[in-house]
Amino acid sequence: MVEQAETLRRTPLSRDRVLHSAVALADQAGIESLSMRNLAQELGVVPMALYKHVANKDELLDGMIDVVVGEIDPPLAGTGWQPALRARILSARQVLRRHPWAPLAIESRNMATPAILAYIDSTIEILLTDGFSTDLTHHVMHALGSRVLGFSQELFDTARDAGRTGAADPIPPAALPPEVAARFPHVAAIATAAAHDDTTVVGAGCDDQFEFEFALDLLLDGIDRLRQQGWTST
Amino acid sequence: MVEQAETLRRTPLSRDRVLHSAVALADQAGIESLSMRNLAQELGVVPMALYKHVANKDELLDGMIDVVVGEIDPPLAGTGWQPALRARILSARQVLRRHPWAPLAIESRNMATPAILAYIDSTIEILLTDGFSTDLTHHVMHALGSRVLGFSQELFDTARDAGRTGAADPIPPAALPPEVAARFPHVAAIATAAAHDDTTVVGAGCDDQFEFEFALDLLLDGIDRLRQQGWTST
DNA sequence: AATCTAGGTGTACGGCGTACACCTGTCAAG
DNA sequence: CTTGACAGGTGTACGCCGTACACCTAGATT
Repeated sequence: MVEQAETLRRTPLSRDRVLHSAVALADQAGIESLSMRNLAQELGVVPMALYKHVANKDELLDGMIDVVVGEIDPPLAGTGWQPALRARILSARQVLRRHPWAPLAIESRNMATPAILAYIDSTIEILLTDGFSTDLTHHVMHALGSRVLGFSQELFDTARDAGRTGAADPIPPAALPPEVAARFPHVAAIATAAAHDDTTVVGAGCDDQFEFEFALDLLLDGIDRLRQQGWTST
Repeated sequence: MVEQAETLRRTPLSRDRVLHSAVALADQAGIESLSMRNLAQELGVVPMALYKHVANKDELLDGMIDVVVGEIDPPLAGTGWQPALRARILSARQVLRRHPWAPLAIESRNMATPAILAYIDSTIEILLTDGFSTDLTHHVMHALGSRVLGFSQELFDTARDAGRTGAADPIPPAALPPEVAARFPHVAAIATAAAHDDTTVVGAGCDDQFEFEFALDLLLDGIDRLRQQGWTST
């Protein structure tokens, strides 16, 4: 009976189970507490067991990224490039908001995983099939940069430390303390201007989603203008 | 004589020396080999000595970021907002190209250091003093995102692993291997189109600086258009 | 029945950040 | 001239990390 319990104590572990557990752990506890040891414990297994399914921690991270990128919706068909691209990027953004650790993980792994390449490939396809030149498409991809994956690195990123200590954190986004407001008057001007909107608390008065779409549309409009004037070379 | 050698063996260490040594080490050997132990060795000192000058490694990183941000040129005076902003951002970019580890470090430290706040403050000032509303300024800062600090996170970042193994690395940027070109035809189309420019080797045919300025100007032009049409609300 | 093998285990190593007790040279106050 | 405080460098030790490597074991294959 001990043998039975040991024998069928778990669905037997697999690369997929490892990857999804890792994603869940990073979502809940923050990426900085994702260690091979913690992950193994979560799975009721000894740390070295993981190495039968992923080569090492870097490959684990790559796998986690692929899981996340795989959650992004496929492109819309039958619309123009602009709605299709816009919808796709906003879908990517929604996905990444569920996995706040992902942007940093993606950026730090400095080469594209197959899933990211596939995502980029199908994104490029949106443009090419709507008549963009390869040159313009290339520049457009650079212009969008990481926004194409749903994130822009905000200098004040509130989402990054989601998870971690649980919801008990008593600190609201900390409407800048008076001494910094004094030293940096223009930052303060912007912050307080944003704060007296209708949003909940004083410090948080900045609608991330709105800002993201604002910047995205600014780019998309500029791109459309280039295209309509038959963009050629520099 | 041993005593003398020991007594004046080094300029006596200071927060500044620690910080600048750390930056130099990260520049040369890559951020991943910047450990308290390595840094101490570089300075001819025992690891714990560093803690008399920086509270811990996180604070060390913050200090390094401040060193880097401090290298960015101050804003141009007497020009319009657009040349001033453009020049500043390109200066920031130049600085960050000397310190390839910095973008990731900045992004991972999720809160602004005083130097970054000062930089942002004076950048906002450029816009406000040229008549931008606080609202538009706010959105503009979000639209620029990290580009305001001179970097956009490219999905294929070649600059990130500068330093590290020295210049002995025999691998050129690896003009995508045929099997990935087959699986991702649109990526391949873009890449090969870029490759037959006049640039050195086949794989590297993508001018980062041009792409950065292209995207930057796309944004700046869009912003200018908003401003000239007296941008009000959503 | 013998063997192979996929997959979980246990031990151990070197590196990391850093807490904490300690020493030592300098310099000001008595 | 002594004394004692203190700034700053030292040494040891702890707990965490990733992971190499040898081992075991249950089921499938021959």
